[in-house]
Amino acid sequence: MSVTLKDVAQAARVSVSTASRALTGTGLTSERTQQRLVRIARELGYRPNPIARGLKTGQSRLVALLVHNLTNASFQVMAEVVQARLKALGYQMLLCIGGDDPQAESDTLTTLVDHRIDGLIVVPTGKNGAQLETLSKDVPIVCLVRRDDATDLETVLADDPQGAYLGTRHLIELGHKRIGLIVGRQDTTSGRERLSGYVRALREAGIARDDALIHAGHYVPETGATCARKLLDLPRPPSAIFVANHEATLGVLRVTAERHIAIPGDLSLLCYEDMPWFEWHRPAISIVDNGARDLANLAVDRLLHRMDAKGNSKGNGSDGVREYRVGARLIQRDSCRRIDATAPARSAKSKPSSSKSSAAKSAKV
Amino acid sequence: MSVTLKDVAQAARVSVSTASRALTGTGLTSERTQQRLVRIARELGYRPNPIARGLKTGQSRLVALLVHNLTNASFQVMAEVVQARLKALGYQMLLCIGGDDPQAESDTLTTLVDHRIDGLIVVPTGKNGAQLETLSKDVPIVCLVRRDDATDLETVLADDPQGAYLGTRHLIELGHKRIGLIVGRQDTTSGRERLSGYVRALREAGIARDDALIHAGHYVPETGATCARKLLDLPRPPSAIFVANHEATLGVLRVTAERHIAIPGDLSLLCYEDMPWFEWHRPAISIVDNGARDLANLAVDRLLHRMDAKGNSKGNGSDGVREYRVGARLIQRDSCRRIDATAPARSAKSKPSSSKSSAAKSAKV
DNA sequence: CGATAAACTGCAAACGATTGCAGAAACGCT
DNA sequence: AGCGTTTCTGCAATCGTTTGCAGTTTATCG
Repeated sequence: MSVTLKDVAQAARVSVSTASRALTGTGLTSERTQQRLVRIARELGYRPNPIARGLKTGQSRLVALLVHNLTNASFQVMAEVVQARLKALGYQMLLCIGGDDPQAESDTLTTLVDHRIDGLIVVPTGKNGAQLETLSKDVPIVCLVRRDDATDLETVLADDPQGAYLGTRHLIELGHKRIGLIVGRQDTTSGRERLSGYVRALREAGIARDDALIHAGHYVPETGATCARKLLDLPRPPSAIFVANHEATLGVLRVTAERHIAIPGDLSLLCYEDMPWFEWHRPAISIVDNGARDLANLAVDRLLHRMDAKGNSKGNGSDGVREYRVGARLIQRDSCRRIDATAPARSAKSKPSSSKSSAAKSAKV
Repeated sequence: MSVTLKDVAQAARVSVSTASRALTGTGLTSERTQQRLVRIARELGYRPNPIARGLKTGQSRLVALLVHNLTNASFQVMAEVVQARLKALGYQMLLCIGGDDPQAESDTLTTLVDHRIDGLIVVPTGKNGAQLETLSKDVPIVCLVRRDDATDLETVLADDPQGAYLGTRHLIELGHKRIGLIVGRQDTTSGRERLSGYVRALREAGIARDDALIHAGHYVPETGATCARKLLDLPRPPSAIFVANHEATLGVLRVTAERHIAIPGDLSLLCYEDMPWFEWHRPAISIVDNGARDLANLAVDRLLHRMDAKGNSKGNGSDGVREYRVGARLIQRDSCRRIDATAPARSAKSKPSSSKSSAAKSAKV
């Protein structure tokens, strides 16, 4: 069907081995034959068969990315980044969607190693630690966004404590004292970490923590709506809400719209993680950017490093670092306003600077 | 490293060939040995090596999906659908992102066939017709969402003329006479088709076409904003806008928010294609659903059909149909209101029924 | 019980590359 | 010219499967 190495060799009147060596550049050929073969190969339109090569070398030029879904904006940009980076290096990306389901994750993992992937970037569910640990003996693995506590795998994480801290502090600096928090479930690392950042900012500012202002729940719009209602129904409702759980933002916005609560006039709103439409929304929504792009890039860097190390069989490529944290940053848009420390003003509108603050990156832990 | 067929055969004291036949179920083994081998294979944790198998059989159990990006909500759901369907059949999905760039598309296509993919679903840029045509001799291909006019490839399309017609008619039925249209560039099929649907609905209702109400542009928010401004600045602005270009919706919403134009009070708004947040937006945005899910499913059906036909070498699997159209449907939410035929009322609010209308599916052309 | 057909099984050759080893050619040197 | 190096080249094995062919067992029947 297609041109094989044999064809090239025949056309050049050399043996397949010579052809192979000339084309892969495994230096043991004379300059002349080398060039001649390259030319002939091009003329014939020879393309090496990765499958055959893979059988012999045990590599596939395939790298897998396993995420939970594609509706999450962060995963989208990660997928795009990973794909672009890998492609430039001649790898193909196998994108798998696990739906945050341990069973699906486990199944996918086995098929992936069956296919002899050369590397894996995974957002772990956290329930297949043992399996991941085993696989990591065969193929380089980097965890992304979530840590699987049952493993020692190298992990690239967002700096959630810092992000939440940054966001909360921002609101405090704007004069807010009662800041509602809608956060992820407390049995997830990110949920806990974001809460801790919030708490720290409060503490530093000498503001007492009020548990009535803190609500945790799943990463879905419904949660946002429910929590927002609870917060707004409080005898002393918050002057700002920090939605540290980005799918929940939708729910919050709906409730504020229903109740005709003006943002940022009546309520300041700050969200975690960006969505493409946030900056088009009126008011444009200020966010804490978790740095999805940076996360993906770093994960790829680390994976390549490990793959490289494996190829040269110099250790497992671990540089002794288990965990990388990618700094979050605040992007101020128009949904938070400065409030008067004394009276709950209603008309003044803050003049937002939409400058993007600089990124603090990759602090090792 | 891992358990091979040889290991299994040895453990069972049979030859590799017998083992192979027993495990692949190529019937020529006795019931007894068959079961024995299956058992032993399981005990040993044998997993066939798809690479080795692929080398021999020329198949890879890999199916590629090539889309433009992942920020487009339709592509997201398509990717998810395709992945889910394929996985259930034991295929892995190779997701490629071409960015609507002909060069990238071309490169990707060659690497994909290098990898001996078993099938391909592609949203073509339209510039690599010849290449696609050639490839289709080797691997089953189905085009999705866009048609590449330089080819004869089987194509699964949204029924854009019908969708636009449906949407426009809906607005007309609500009493609108001046309906603004923001549509895609007229050098794309979808752009043209949507315009034609709009025009037809107008014609049927006996409403004269007014070109001042029709604006075309790229699929980006900026376009939406610019066009919306032009429409609203008209001496006799429209009472409804149909945004037949879903990224543009963001821009339109921004402009209406800036100008404090109430939806649907002052202006009815209808969009093409869904976004996850549309139903959470206040007002929830009515849409014409292009049926991304159905499109993806149908594309997979057709691809499988062709792959199957190829496997059994009964023709190319073409059923004589070149083009499939997946019906669009209207999803009414809260962004369109009935207006009084006589006066441009301002306070009355329509009582929206959020019932989802039934789907009209898959009309052959 | 023996012949014949049917049902299994094993040998060995693929698939398309890579690679260790040994033989051949080219080169420099005395 | 002869010898030792060095540089190229080719043979053949290998990766883990599948599969045509031939050989072997088992079953069936007269």
